[in-house]
Amino acid sequence: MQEKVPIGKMAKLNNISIQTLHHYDKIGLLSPSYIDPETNYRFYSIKQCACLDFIKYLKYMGFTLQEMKDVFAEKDVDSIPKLLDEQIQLIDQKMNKLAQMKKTLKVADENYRTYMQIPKMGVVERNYLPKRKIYCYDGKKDIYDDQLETYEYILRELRDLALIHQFPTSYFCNVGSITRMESIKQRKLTSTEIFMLVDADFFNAKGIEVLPAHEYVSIYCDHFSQEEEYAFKLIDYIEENQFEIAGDYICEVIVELPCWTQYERQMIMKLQIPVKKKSNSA
Amino acid sequence: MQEKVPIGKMAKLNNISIQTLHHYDKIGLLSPSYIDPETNYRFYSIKQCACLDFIKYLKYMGFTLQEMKDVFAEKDVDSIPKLLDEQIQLIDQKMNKLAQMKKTLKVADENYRTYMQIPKMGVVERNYLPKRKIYCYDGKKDIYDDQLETYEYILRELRDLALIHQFPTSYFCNVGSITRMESIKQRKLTSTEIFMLVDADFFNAKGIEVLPAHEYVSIYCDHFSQEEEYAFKLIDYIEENQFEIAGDYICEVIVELPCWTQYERQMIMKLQIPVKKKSNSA
DNA sequence: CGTAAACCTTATTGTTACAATAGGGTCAAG
DNA sequence: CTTGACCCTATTGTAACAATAAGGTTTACG
Repeated sequence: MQEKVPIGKMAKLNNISIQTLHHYDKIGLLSPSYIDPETNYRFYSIKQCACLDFIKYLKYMGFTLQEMKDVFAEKDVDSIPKLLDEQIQLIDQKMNKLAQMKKTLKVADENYRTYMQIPKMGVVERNYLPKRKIYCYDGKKDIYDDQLETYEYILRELRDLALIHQFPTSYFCNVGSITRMESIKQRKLTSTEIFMLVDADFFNAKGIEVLPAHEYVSIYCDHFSQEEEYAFKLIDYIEENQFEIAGDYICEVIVELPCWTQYERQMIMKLQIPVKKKSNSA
Repeated sequence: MQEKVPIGKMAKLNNISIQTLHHYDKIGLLSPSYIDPETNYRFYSIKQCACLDFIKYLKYMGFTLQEMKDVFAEKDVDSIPKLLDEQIQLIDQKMNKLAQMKKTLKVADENYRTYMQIPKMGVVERNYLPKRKIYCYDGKKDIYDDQLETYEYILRELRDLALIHQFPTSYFCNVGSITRMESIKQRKLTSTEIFMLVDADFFNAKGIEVLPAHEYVSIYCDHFSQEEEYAFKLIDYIEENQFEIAGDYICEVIVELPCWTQYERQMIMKLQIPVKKKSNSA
């Protein structure tokens, strides 16, 4: 039952480290009540436990040491509820951010699973796809012109827009390009438009377009250089099987693979064309 | 449409700062594809946007730059789902922590409101108090012996126990001491026991005690030095009004005021004694 | 009384992901 | 040829300590 508690005991009593006490002393948050002038040994008063309790309490509520110093300096009890409110709001913000992060992680996880289950590349399939919503952006330049460069620039513009509109980051992976029906019917891969897939419940009048539920023929492709070849495979399939192109050609990025620094963007794309049975062949 | 993108343009294209690109270069996360050997000017390839996208994506999911470097170094796509899972767990932990913080803040806010509404000090009141649960700890030394010192030491022991049992931090403020009925009936304030109020739904067999719902006389007190005087006021009141002490005397800390560094613990206490009408006076 | 263990001191470095300087060289347009 | 826009490197600062290094002090024990 000492009056003067040396730093080690004080640390143990309060379940903190000696460094922490040193630190608090250095920044002037809590200094020992007595310092031996010869040895510079720090001695605390047992009453200072109350202060440490308060510091720990504030710390637990997420206040910084500097904010505590300010509180200590003000000595104004009435300013406290405002601080508490601000802190609660700050925490809410952080929680929202974490929730978004988690959502993004889950989407990434799903994407990975999708990637693992992707069927063979270059094999034509037929399937029914549900209604999807996209946010379209017209970059005014044909992304199939330059080798990738135009695409990169336009993609950047799309993402800038998405940032401005505060789309969730998880959308950023689900992009694609559209080649309008007129063009693809002439076996021409030309497109100035790229898009970002958005949730079905996502509302934003400008630029939002709907890809209706429909019967599609599709093919998976894992490199830009193959897109044209595979797209023609689709068209061949359509013609050989008495189908007819019923809408715009979509090149949807299913998974974007981690890019290993040096190399260019690598992704798995699902090329798709909505089809219907040829009306005059019936 | 340049092939070699200088750092300023690269920064603008990707909505990041030049410093960030400098930093990524320095730590070896992403280096420009070309550096002018004479001027040391950095030039990026437009393809490196893909890498920046990936970095931003990982960053948004809460990975550190070092972790990204590791991912880049491994080039192992299969290690990714594990990383994602770990990250999700990490985020869950953070969210739990934040939720606890928020709860603590709300309790603090309530405490402050309580403080603002506390009636006059030193005035005896009668009220009915509902059932409460407490976690009791016997420090084996009378906290009324030394001036505050014993209390501080025992309080520290109680909090250590609470830490071990992982009580929510918000409990740490709601403490108090008990003087058993036999003692208070002889007008003696002696107590070796202090407690922590816990939620009604809090279960933990050891040390948990119940303060039953009862009629109480109570008085508010804002300094240790007044406790005895006020406690005697309560007893006087009981005797003058034909009441009888019906249980243990409780000194409950209602609000612990922020402690301004130098001074000792300051708190508002509610002294309370359960009472009943004197049976032989009926 | 000597010594070793336990305790204390100050000072430095490291952590994260950059921002903000300072001080100086380079480039493009007029 | 100059001016403004751009680029470079290097240092410092941020938050809250942890981990060390190098050294002095105290205490317990034989």
